[in-house]
Amino acid sequence: MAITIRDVAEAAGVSTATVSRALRGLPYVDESTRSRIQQVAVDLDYVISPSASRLASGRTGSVAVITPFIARWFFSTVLSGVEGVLQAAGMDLLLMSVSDYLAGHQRLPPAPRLRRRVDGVLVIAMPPSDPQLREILDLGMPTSLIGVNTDGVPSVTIDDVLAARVATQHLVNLGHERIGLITGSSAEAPLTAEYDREQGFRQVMAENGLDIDPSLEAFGYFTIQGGEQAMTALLTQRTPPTAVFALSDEMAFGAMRALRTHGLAPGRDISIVGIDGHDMSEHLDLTTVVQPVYDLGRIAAESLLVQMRTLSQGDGGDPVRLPTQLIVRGSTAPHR
Amino acid sequence: MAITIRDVAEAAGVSTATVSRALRGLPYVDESTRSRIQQVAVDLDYVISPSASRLASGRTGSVAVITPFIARWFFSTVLSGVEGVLQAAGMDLLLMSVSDYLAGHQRLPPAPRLRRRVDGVLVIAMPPSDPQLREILDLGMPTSLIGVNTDGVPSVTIDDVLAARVATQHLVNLGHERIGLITGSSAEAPLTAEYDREQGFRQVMAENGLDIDPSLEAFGYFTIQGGEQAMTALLTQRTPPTAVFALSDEMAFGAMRALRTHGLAPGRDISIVGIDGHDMSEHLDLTTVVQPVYDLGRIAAESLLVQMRTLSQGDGGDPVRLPTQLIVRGSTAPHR
DNA sequence: ATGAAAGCGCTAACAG
DNA sequence: CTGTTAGCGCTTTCAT
Repeated sequence: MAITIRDVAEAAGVSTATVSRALRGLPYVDESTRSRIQQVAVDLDYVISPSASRLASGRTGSVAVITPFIARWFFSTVLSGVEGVLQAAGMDLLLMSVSDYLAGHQRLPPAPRLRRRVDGVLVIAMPPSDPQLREILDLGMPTSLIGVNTDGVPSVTIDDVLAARVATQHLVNLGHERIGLITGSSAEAPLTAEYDREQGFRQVMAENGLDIDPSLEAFGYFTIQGGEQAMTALLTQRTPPTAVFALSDEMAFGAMRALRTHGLAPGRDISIVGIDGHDMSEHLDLTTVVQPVYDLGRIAAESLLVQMRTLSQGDGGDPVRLPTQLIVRGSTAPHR
Repeated sequence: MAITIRDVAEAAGVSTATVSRALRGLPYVDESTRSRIQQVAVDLDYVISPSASRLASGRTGSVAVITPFIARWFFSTVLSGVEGVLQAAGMDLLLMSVSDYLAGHQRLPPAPRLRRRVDGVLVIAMPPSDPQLREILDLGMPTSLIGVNTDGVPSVTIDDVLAARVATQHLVNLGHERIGLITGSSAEAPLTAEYDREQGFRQVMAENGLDIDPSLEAFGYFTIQGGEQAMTALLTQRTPPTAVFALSDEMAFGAMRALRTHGLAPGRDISIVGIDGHDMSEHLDLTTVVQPVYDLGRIAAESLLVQMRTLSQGDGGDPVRLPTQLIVRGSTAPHR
């Protein structure tokens, strides 16, 4: 069979305990002993058995990432930020997707799959009220949320209210008054991001004495197609908006497409602004409020590692808010 | 501490061996005994310790996915297909990204991180000649490749030669003769996909008696930006092409953008065709050869599971080839 | 159909 | 600084 720690111990003429210490870099090992052991381990091509190590130590050296989507831009970008940090820390990354609260496909709930299997959990953009999220938090293990905010749980987000305010104010500054909103879903359990962005929009509209016409709001479900349908709906109003704020870039892409389908040009005829800084936004010339998505993942992972060292749940410090930035492109222009 | 199998055994009045069998659905357990044990396990909120189970059984119940990128469309889409299958099979999915052979950032090589840690490996689009790939294959564990082809290793791909032929023939059929090519990289270790697509292109050009002008080939590095630069280079030729085949949709997107920058319209002035069926291709009205990316991941994962049951490396049957389909959109039009 | 018992390979006190 | 000694919690023959 495979080489075990005992083989190394015998070959090096020491006990398994010493090998264990030496190879893990623990103190109280003579440096000459350590280097001899390391050499033997290499010569024998020894690889530690994670299962045995985990069983004996009680630590799994693994972190789970829970996400409602894998293939969507925001989620895969966050994931990539997370992965870099965990890999550098020598942690295994277990990827688990969960059915989002809208999708039907039944999947096993994540919480049971986490117990005794990982030392910490990273959750991407699950609605705070989602029972699956509650179950995960009730596990009592180090956890960090990405893109959403819940009291008492460490999280990394942007200031969604502010981001929406900036986007909306940009439209107002351009002279627009009839401003439409493409929001996410009609579900009762919205993301905090969604809720906050709507708030920011309403705040700025109110502050500028602008009416919010309910017929100028449509659901885009955070997808391109949804955004397209939403924009189409807005265009068929008696008086269409002169500008539209989409809560995400992907919905904004759809909105732009709907415009083109109707012979209209984004910017020239109707202004569109989004939030995200999606890879394609530059390419599509979309004005947007950029959020540092990769960093969201990176920093959440780092904060989780800190929690795990501290062995304490919830002790990840205050919620982290990363800055955003408005990038003005061709999809927005002064009201004529 | 946590509930162990012994607690369950005592509470159910049986031995731990019986509990183990009962809970794993093994035969030779009286059904009444089994259901009693299951009930007790639920009542006690028992969760098996994966570490202990793995140590005792020698199986890890985990599969690693090795990928050069996480956040790019093709890779995250494959990953999502893989994840669904593995989750349904109760396997843990370990995500590991590797530096692609171009990128500089040093990461630990994947092979050592795999040993004793997973029962099988899925590798996405790593060049067959990449030494890291060789090391993984030398591990001798069940492995399945996605998007590339190597002798003797199970793989799931499309027929890249054919896909390229179809794309090229489409341009030829439209009357184009000066056809440009945006290829991937200049590296010595190309993907089989890249090589095959180039072959398909050259075949069709030759079959139709068309010259391949070396000045009408440019590198796009499989990125949007690269595609944009490549197209820009082609446009500055003395006689630009009337149509361009990009080896991937993302490069085609970049090419379309370059056209617009130069006041040209895709389709009307210069035809562009890609390969992928990227999410955004419909939105951007790009003619493309669609490949079933999600299924690539799904089927590779299923094939790996079969291999793992058979306990045999390489016995994943013949390479699987999934069908592709040309979708004609506005980015290609007859030569004028 | 069920139980007894021997590990799986490592870690972590506790001695020394 | 190093060794001894118990386990960690399960699986798996081998009996019965």
